[in-house]
Amino acid sequence: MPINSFVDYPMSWRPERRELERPVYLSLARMLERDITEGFLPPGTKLPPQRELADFLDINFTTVTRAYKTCELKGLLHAVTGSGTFVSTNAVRSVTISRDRVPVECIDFGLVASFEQSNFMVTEAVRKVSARAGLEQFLNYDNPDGIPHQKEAALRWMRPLGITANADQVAIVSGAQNALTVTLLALFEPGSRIAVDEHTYSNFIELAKSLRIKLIPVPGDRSGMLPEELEACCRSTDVQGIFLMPSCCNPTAIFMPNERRRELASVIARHDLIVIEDDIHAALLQGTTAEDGLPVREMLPERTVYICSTTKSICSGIRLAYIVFDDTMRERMLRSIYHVNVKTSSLDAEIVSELIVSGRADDIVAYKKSLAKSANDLFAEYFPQPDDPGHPLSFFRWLRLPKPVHASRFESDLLARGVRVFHSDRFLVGTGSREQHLRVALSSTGSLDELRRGLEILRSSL
Amino acid sequence: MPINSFVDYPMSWRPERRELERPVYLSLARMLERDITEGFLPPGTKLPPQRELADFLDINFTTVTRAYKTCELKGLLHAVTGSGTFVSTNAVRSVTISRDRVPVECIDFGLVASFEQSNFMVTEAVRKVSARAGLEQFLNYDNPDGIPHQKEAALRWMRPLGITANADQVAIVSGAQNALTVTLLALFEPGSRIAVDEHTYSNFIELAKSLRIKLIPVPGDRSGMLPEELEACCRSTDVQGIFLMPSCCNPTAIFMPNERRRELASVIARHDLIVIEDDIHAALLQGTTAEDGLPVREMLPERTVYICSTTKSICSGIRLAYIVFDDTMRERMLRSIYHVNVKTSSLDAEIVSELIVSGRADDIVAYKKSLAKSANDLFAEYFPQPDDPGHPLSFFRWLRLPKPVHASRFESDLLARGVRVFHSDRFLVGTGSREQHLRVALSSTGSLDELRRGLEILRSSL
DNA sequence: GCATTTGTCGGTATACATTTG
DNA sequence: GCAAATGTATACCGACAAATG
Repeated sequence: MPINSFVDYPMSWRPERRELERPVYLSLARMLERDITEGFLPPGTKLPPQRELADFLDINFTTVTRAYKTCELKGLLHAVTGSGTFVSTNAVRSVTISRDRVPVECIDFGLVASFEQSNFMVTEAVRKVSARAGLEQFLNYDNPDGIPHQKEAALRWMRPLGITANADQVAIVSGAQNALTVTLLALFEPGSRIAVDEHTYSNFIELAKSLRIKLIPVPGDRSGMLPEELEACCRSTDVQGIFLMPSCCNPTAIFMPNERRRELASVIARHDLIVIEDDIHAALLQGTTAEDGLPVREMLPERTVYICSTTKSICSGIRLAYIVFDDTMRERMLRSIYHVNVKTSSLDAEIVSELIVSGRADDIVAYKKSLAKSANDLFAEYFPQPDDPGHPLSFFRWLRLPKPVHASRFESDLLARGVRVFHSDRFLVGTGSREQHLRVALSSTGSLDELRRGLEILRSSL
Repeated sequence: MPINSFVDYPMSWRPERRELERPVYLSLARMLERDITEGFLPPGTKLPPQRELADFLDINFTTVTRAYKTCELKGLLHAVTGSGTFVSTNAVRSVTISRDRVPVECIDFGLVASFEQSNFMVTEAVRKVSARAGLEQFLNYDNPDGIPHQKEAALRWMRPLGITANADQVAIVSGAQNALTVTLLALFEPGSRIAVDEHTYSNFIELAKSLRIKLIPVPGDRSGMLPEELEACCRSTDVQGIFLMPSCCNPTAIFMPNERRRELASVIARHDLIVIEDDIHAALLQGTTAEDGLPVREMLPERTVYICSTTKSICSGIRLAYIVFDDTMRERMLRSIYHVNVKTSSLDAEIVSELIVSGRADDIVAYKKSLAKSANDLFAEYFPQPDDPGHPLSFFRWLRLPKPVHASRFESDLLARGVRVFHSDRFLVGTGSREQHLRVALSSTGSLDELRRGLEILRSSL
């Protein structure tokens, strides 16, 4: 029998005792999931403590633990020892970002594309490659991790970014997201924990969710994640890895100074973490800041998986990324590549290699940089943010909202006015931070004029 | 204190009591994993019953359960209620099959390639596509699940195979293995169970292992999986899905008659399973048996994910597969595609579409069929198996071994003689069956002559 | 800075289902 | 067909750790 009467106590969730069936923990989890998805328990709601709910339902409190845990692994909840259990911000909807089913007529500040205006140069490379003799070497099962000369091109591409590696430490996969999937499957297991920025790449959040890998948000400042916070986080729980985008964090655009990278590296080494370093924007930012970013991979080569996608810097439709890893990870990484992809199209890899070797890729990067410059300048006209810590050439900006808004309603209101943009909640790991932002992609509009029209609408909406 | 003295009893595994640390179940699992990988516990060994080992170690028997379960999810063990717990056949080594690091000089009967001799026709299509105007539509982020006209080509390709679907029920991904990854991630969770043939596609086994999805072997006869066995299996445990390759099961080459498909479908519907139907060989087998296979997807459209890869039938290097699913799965499948791939190269999709629409794909299939016919005829000369239940045009044969051999030693002996071939144990789910086989791929040798030389070596080795 | 609140983890108890002989 | 052997599932207990005030 319950000891207390709960009639007078307010309890944020009061499931029907009679609805409980055996197994209790499963039916409880089902009820909870239902009440969250149906909106009875809005995001941020603090659920009753395990012991209190258990008492109310007259069951053991660890049975509630189990029900909560089931929902937590689905990403519906977020629990903190000492504070309580809360409904996740992104519990109800998926935050997956894609260009699937966007209204045709909208101005897209949502998905971060890559200034597709430069694709005519890629077309040339496609024609050049396909005119060659010996095309058939690209049409078979051989070289699942890349043809040797393609890996050479990869190394050549990454050398200016500060990567020193040999051909056995590189593999070719199908874009950064694919690289993340491969890496998570190769080196982590369900239940593993990975430290991330409080706001991080939303598709990584979703991927981790589906692999049942737990992301632990670590606070940061204007230079990125805070080493002492990472230290605290590693002390408190068993963390196996860390995900970083030091050159330009998506969504905050923060460029992490080398000093900060070194401090983090020392914490990482001390706690034996595996680093996933996503350097997707590196090539686009080289030579534009006071110092060029030194990859964390070079500080910790034996524990880092470095991902260098060419989809942002060269061409988004030719799905390609290079992964650099240590010899000790090679076996696991190659096997994982095989399980997820078998191989990446050698034809696609060849097109990118051709662009790199011919030097045309550098032209593309230079062109995209100039487009990024113009777009950022225009953005600054509309939204001057003098203290913006983001990288000046970023393909997206992190715009602080003057007053709190309802995230998904705000997004859909703007969409109704013809602009797609994403609220910071989409990128949030766990429960809320005080400040709200918008991520405004500048690289998906076809022209400066379209960008201007979009910014106009955006400004008038704030 | 243990009640019995175990000094006289033979117990297959006697871990050191003193080595146990807390948490007990984890250190026990580690010791078990170590003793398996180091070969002290060879495949097939029956481990001590949970209660007996617990008594020996003076711990609760469910703690042993947990240690065993940990290893089981890693694919090291295989437990059957009533019978006991056994070390898996493929516990130690990975059975992943790839063309990575095969000795250059060997005759490959291992990996099932796809008679790459027809690739000159694909080269033509590459050139044709790249010469077209408007190539840039293939170089951006749009249409992550396929451009509409490419999906039309997909439907056109699958219509002769018996598939009726609409464009919203199709998506384009990067080959069958990639389709399997996407599907498992979209529709299953760690701990889910999927029924499979006792011998099944080894890369599917490895993928399931890495996703912690449990495969339940279901016995079959010469027509494939037995409905009554599936029924029994579903009754006994909570099974969520079933994986089938009805047109030509890899590795057994069994073609499942429509009658059997219908019987299985009724069991599947009764137990509410999700079907993953891998029809990778369908196009290559049409019109060669008394009746054409009717896809299970057509019998159970609302619960089937149908995978039709073009890597075997058209070209292996252009990584492409079509997935057909029900409207109710659409959201989850698209999201999963986005998480794993973002998108599949539209250029690659276009090349295959071009081959399909121009009719050239049919020529390729016809050519591959003729090559398969010759190869199978040659194989029959060397290894007449009058009662072979396999499909006559299969790209690989399931060769019964006259006497038992040591699986991995046999493989490496043959490799030393210049032939790579795989023993049936690689394809085995759980623990052993009585009969041993070899899977002999006929589609990876460059010529009939090379095939003949390989078969010669193989015959002399048996 | 310590007590309280709250979540986490590992081990245990019990009921049950299946296989085997 | 029944009893014994054996694995599975779920609830519960207690020690512990982190956050809060």
